[in-house]
Amino acid sequence: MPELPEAEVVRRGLDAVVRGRTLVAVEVGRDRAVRREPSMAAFVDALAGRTVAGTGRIGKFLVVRLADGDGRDVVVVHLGMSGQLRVAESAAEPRRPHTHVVWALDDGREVRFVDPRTFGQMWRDRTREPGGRPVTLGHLGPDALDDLTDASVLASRLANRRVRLKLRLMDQTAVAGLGNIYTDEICFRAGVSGGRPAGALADAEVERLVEVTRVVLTDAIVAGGSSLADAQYVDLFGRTGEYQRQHAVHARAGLACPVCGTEIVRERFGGRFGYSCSVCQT
DNA sequence: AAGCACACCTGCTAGC
DNA sequence: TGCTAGCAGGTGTGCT
Repeated sequence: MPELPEAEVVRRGLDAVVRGRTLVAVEVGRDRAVRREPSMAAFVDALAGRTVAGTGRIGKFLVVRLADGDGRDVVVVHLGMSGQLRVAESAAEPRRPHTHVVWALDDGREVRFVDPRTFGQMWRDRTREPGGRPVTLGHLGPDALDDLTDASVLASRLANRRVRLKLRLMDQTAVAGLGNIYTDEICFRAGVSGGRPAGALADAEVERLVEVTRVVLTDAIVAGGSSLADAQYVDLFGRTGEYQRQHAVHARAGLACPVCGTEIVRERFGGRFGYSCSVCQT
């Protein structure tokens, strides 16, 4: 489900719920939800009794930092396409279908990982230094919100690439956090076609991309993220996002471009569909 | 070695 | 009404 804005909205909610809390019990109902573990028992035993120091995010990955160790233990969570973290006020609250992992907290609440398509996953990890990046996330490029501090950061990720811009922006090793929705919106607002070779952009176009990336992601977070028609994405408390109301092109094939009125077109990029305005984007 | 296709899953919708 | 095909915010792998 989520791209960077949705992951960040979930992280903020999660932080408020788990920071300083102790995980009194951990339950795994479906092994596939927990990866990179010798056994589910190893995961459950390692987490039970641990206290949460705080949370972080790199791209679309959530990082739950554990206290009461050497400060380098974390749990990484990725929501995949359909994953949700949901708060239950007590263990008595009925579990939704596809609840795969439950963290019971010392205040009686539960954090539940719900994921119909099972592309989401979580695993224990380590950082090199306290507060650092988990070692399994070393392949990720700069975070699209926190690390694009200068146009040169993005320029170096695009330079000399022949792959199409939209696909390069969705490549998490190039820039971390952007997916199908936000690359559509960012390319539209930057006025560039996602079909152009990534390395063929002018300096001014890269600068515009960096600028609108900051604006789009920030606005989307403020709006609580994007919830599409199937309402797959909700926050910890079940609230849908509202940023889809501000989408200019994504999933709007056949409708009028909000700027020039031209019909928005849908085209295939690899295995998925992108949306754009052929007049506003060149 | 960069770029692409495909696999991994379940659920919903459009079309017949 | 019921069936099927196709599509859905993701990442990782393995082929060319």
